[in-house]
Order: sequence, then structure tokens, then C-alpha cells
Amino acid sequence: MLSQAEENYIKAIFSIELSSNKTVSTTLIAKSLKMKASSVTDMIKKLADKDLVNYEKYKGVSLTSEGKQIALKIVRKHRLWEVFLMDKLDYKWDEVHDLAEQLEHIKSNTLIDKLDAFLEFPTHDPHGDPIPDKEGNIEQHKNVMLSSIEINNSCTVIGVKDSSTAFLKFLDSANIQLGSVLKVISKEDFDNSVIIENKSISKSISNQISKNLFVKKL
Amino acid sequence: MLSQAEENYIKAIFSIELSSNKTVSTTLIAKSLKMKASSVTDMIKKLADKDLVNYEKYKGVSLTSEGKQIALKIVRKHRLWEVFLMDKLDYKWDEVHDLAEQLEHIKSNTLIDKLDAFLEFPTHDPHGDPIPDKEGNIEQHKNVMLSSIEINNSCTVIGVKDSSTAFLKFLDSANIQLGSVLKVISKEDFDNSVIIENKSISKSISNQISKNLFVKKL
DNA sequence: ATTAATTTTTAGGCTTGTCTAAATAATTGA
DNA sequence: TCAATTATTTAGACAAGCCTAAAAATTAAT
Repeated sequence: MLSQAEENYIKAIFSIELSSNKTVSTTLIAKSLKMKASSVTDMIKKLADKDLVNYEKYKGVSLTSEGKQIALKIVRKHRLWEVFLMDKLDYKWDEVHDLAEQLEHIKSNTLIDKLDAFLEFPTHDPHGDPIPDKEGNIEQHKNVMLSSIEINNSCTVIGVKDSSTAFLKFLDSANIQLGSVLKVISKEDFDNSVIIENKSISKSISNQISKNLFVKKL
Repeated sequence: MLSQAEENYIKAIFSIELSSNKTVSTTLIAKSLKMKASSVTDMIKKLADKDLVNYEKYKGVSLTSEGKQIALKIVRKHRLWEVFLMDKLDYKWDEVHDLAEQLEHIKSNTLIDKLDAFLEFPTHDPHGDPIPDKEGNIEQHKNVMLSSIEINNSCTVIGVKDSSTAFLKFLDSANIQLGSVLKVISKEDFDNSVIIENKSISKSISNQISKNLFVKKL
């Protein structure tokens, strides 16, 4: 049985692997978990002993397939709890992350599948991220960002890359949710901002925002 | 913010205080938490420093009013989670305890009240125990046991004193739930067992069982 | 190709929460 | 009452998980 600390490392390594595709460095893990590199080295050794990561001194780590399975289970739990918090308890999408970070560590063989059933087998969490199934299969995010949509094309918002509270609150204030249909009116070469139309209201969206919004072309 | 270990001690002290009404000894706490007495002494000192328990060497402990409030909050969380697990996720009443022991430690200012609302403000958990309200008010259990019901009187099962898996499974097999109406047909002086009628079926109930069933006289 | 800068690891330390063994206090019973 | 028993506390140890500071390896820059 893994400790919460171990699970947090596994999850961090998993998400770094996903987003960067290079071998994961001690420093990156430390940054992601807000810890010191020396602490990370300690824990990596422990995880390597348990065959959850491949590790060679000074060469970074990668998850073994067993490690990856564990990571997927944690991600599954995290995202299902987020759905629960939002759909059943009326939390807003910017409030669910921290609570789910706690709930994802609850140990039980049955709980998460019962929760899944209770929620009627959702496929995505409140931020548009796909939920792994019981076996750890997970749909691949298509990496289409709002920033890459051509002028005059429309798209649907299907997810956010950054799910920080600040970003999500900004989206709320701009009236953008999952499912919002955005039409790209024009692009500004100078700062890469785009003018979009959302429910017939036009808005300027900075590049920082538009490259963190996953969309599907219509 | 209290650690899980601290919360577990507070809860243990609270439940011992409730069931025995004497000052709580180191040994009793140790037994309840399956730890060594020396560990208990250490923790008691810590809790006393935080003014959550009154403690004088060799004289046992009692919760301060602050400690009691914390205990009530934990009990509230535990019981609400139990209701959730049973009512929403279809767990059986003998399965919810261990999971609730984990869930009760989730830290959040809003979660438990939202859960309470979602469950439509239940007043009792699946074992018949009353759920403290937001302010920590809790209904007093009337201590009427099945063993004290007179011959020919009927009563409703309103709770269990022992909520161990074994006991609850026994009750299931005997078709006794909360709300079951039992009529006392006869009593056996020899071993204090009683013959009861439940849905027109007669059964012999040992004293061990009947003194662990809270009932309300009809 | 060396040196400088950065990254990673090692070594040693700290806190929390547990333990065992020994010392001390309280209680029991003859 | 006072000796034996039991309960409690103290002292010292250990694992987990974090830290700082220093050493070692790697990478980058001139």
C-alpha cells in the first residue's frame, strides 16, 4: 500500500511525462511538488526499489508500467471526485481541485467504482480532462488550442490546459465554459491575441489565455 | 490544523467518555486505538499543550470544551459519510465504518455542510446513531436496550451499540434492520436470552445480542 | 577544452508518531 | 499496612518524509 507522499510523487511524474515527453528530472518533480531536490532524490530511490519508476543516477526517472497503472488509478479517482463535487455538491469548477487532491488518496477497492456508477460513468472531469476507465484506458486529449484556430472558424471549448483557480475564475468572468462555442474574428500579430465572439459578444483574448484552452474545430 | 493522529485520539477519548462517564485512562485509549500506553502519554501531552484535553499526570484525561467541539465535528463527518456511502453508493451497513474512518479526516470548511445538504440533512447514521448538527448539538441516545423490554411488549429497533462487522452481519442474517418491529414473546432466565417475533417469525436472541440493540418501546 | 554554472546526490539533522524497556506512581489484597 | 500487581510515565530508538549544506556529476559557455 502506497503512502500519500508516494502517490503524490507518482502523480507528479506522470503529469510531467505527459506534458513534456522527455525524461523527468529531479528538479522538475521538486518544482511540481514544491519540495527540495534532495527530498525528491530520496523518494525516487524508494519508488525505484518498489519498481514503480526506472531510475539511473543523474539520468532522471520514468514510470514503469506498474507505476503508470498506479498513476492512472490516482488520476481516475481525482477526476471522479471532481465530478462528484461539481455535479452533486454544487462546487464551482475552480474550487474542486484541492479537495480532490485529498479525496484521491482514500483507499478502497470498491469505492471508486461505486462512485463511478453513481455519477453514471462520466467520461470527462469538470475541466474537460478525460477520466481513465477501470482498466486504466484513457482517451487521448487532442491538442488543439484556441490559439491555433484560423480566422472565421468556430470551435467548442472542450478543456483547459491550466486549471489553476485564477485561470478558471478568469474564464468564468469571461463567460466561457466547457461547451462554449467561440468564433475567431481576428488575430493580432503584435501580441498574438485573438478577438473571439462568444454568444454574439466579442472579446479580446490574450495569447496566454488562448494557448491554454483546448477546443474542437466545428 | 490537527493531524489525523491527533483527530483519532480526540475521537477515541470522546467515545470512551460517552460510554463510561469516568475519567479516561491511558490504558483505555491505548486499547481503543490499538497502541501502546507510552505512545498515548506522548500524544496526550501534545493535546494538553493545545488545550484540547485536561491532563494531570497519572490522573487520566478529559476533553476540554474545545476538544469536545472538535470531537463532535469528527463524529458529524464520520456519520454523514456513512449515510452517503449507504444511501448513495449502496454500501451495506456493515461496510461503511472503515471507509468513513478515512473520509472523516478530509479537511474542508464547506464540504461537510454541502454533503449534509445533498443528503437532505439526515438525523441519524445507518447504525441509528444521531448526527451532530453544524453547531455540534447532538440528540441524546435513549439507552433502552432490547434486553430491558418486558414480555408481550413491542419495540422498534433504533440503533446498535456495537457496530462491528460481525454483529451487523448477524443482524442482517436475522433479518433485523433499523425500524424492525420486534415483539418480546418470552424470556429465558437461565441465559437471559429472549424469544422475539419479527415479521411473524419467532427467533431466539441471546443476551449478548439483545443488550446491544437500542429500541424504542411502542 | 576548460572553466563556470547548474543539477543531482550525499550526509546529516529535524519533526511526527510510533515502539520497547525501565523507572515510578497508584492501586489492590492479604 | 505494606508488598505485590498494575498503570503510567520517562528515556531512548526508529521509520517516514522533509530540510540545509556540501560534494559530485553533468551541462553550458567562452
